[in-house]
Amino acid sequence: MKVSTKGQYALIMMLDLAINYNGEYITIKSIAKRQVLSEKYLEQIMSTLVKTKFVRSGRGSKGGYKLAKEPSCYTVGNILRTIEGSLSPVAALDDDINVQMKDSVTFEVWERLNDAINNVVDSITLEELVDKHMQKVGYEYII
Amino acid sequence: MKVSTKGQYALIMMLDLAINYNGEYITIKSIAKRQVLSEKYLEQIMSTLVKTKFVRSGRGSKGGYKLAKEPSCYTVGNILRTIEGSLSPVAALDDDINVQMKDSVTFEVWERLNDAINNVVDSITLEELVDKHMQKVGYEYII
DNA sequence: ATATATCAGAGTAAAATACTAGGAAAAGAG
DNA sequence: CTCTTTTCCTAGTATTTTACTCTGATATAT
Repeated sequence: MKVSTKGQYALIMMLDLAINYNGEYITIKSIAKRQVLSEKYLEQIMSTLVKTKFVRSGRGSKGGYKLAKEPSCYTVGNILRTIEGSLSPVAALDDDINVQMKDSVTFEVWERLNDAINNVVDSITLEELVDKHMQKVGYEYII
Repeated sequence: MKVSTKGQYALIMMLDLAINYNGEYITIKSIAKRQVLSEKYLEQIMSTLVKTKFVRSGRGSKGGYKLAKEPSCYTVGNILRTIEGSLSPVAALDDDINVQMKDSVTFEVWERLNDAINNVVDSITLEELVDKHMQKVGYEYII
């Protein structure tokens, strides 16, 4: 029942892009330094975020990444799913096979668990996280 | 975010023991046949269920397994945790290290997810699952 | 040109997952 | 007392996943 580091780092990077946005592209290097994470690994994760159009990239000097949309357009669920695939607790919930298994009593447990997970991750937006972060650190550094 | 087959099978076996209880011990062989699962693998999982006192075992002929307590005494959470360990979505929630990480904004996401997961699995008892099963199959076979 | 980035794909060590295999030990049945 | 049944215990193993690293090509502002 674990979210992989890939998923965790994807969320951290999306949040970093949102918080540190100033119109310009933000480099992997600066994100890796701020978050103390492997540059090359983040690069790899970011590349799938680019492919799924969650972020836009610019190459060369002055290049880097920025969010493709407003922070309010992303949920934690969106972000995790684009990196991790389905968040369902058992594979049987995803494929349409296992027809008879679907009315077993244990299957209902996994359905309820799935609903609870989705309910949480789909209800939290990146904007919400940015706001919470700002409340914690304060706005003093904005001038 | 997956529950392993070990966890899934543990729940299936506990439910099987509850549903097919008739005072006598129930063998792994019969459970494996009913559930169409590997005998040897189930045996391994059952052994940890014995060690954690969730089930009692008897050896030799007429041996097998039975629940140590009433079905109402077990929750899905109990069972999964005894097999899978912590169900928390990220390791950081378990260890007391990562003190500074604990007031990060993403950490709150994992806390909410953790609460949602625990809330579901701890609120479903084995008794409840047995009842639901009986409603599905009906009581006609009891004579 | 050159320094700075992303982009692309391969490689890899370690851990987890999902089993399988073999034999010892206990206990009831004949 | 022996045979069969069943748990108990430990080891092995193939596959997949995880968490990265490495190398080099390509694009772009200065």
